[in-house]
Amino acid sequence: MAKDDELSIDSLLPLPPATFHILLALAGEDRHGYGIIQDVAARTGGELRLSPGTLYRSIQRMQEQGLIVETRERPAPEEDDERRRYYRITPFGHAVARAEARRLAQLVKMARAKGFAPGRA
Amino acid sequence: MAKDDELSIDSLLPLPPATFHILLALAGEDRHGYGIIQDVAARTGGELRLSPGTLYRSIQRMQEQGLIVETRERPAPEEDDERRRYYRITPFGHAVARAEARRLAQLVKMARAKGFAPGRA
DNA sequence: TAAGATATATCCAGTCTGGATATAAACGCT
DNA sequence: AGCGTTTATATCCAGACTGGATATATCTTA
Repeated sequence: MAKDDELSIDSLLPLPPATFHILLALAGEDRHGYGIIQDVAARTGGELRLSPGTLYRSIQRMQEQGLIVETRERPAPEEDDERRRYYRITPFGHAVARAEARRLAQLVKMARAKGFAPGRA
Repeated sequence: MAKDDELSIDSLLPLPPATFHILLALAGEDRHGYGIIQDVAARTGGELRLSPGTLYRSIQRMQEQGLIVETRERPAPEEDDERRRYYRITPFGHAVARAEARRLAQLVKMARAKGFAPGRA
């Protein structure tokens, strides 16, 4: 997807689960593909293990949609690995993640109203 | 799916969005297919309009999985319509919906922790 | 009686997914 | 030095889920 033809936020919602998890993984810091898999697994207590197929195709799609970009910045050489490719969330990606979070929160609210009380977290 | 071979709750998670919405629609009362479409549209303020294809195939799958059953009970004849087929959520369907709600709540919690503050609902 | 809403059902193409497969470099251990 | 495991990226396949189109038929209302 070329610069300056961002899709509308709404047209991307609801986000595929893998896409939302990748955005969450990139929220705090840039990460490379394999690092995203590890972060998602850690955050979900090992429940969700992103498969390679899902991860790398999601990354490609998300770049085309303008949600993330590949960065040229690398960590210090002693903790780097040349094979890695690092990704960063874009402002647009941030906006989409916020919209999706809002949608999910409404869903939880509905579930609560219907008696499917979630873990009152 | 025959009686007494229910799948595990975890093997059904995450639920397809349409499935969760249908369970929400049936939480309070039995409804027929078209009534589910209307309820979902009303609850989401018109944002989510279940297509017929998604609805009726979801209903078939959910019956096979034991999440819902077709009921023989009908409303009073003067407010009934012979064409309708009514569905009711099962105890298993309830349990699955609770588990999915719990999963979604955790997702929202993660999003909040990452700064994608949802509508503090 | 004609139009539009109600109601169920199936088909098609497109999208998202896990799992398998492939390739290769880095790391740990003996 | 050699070997197995982990790290790392990438593609392919089959299966699942989806919207939209299509089909059929009944009910409601003007």
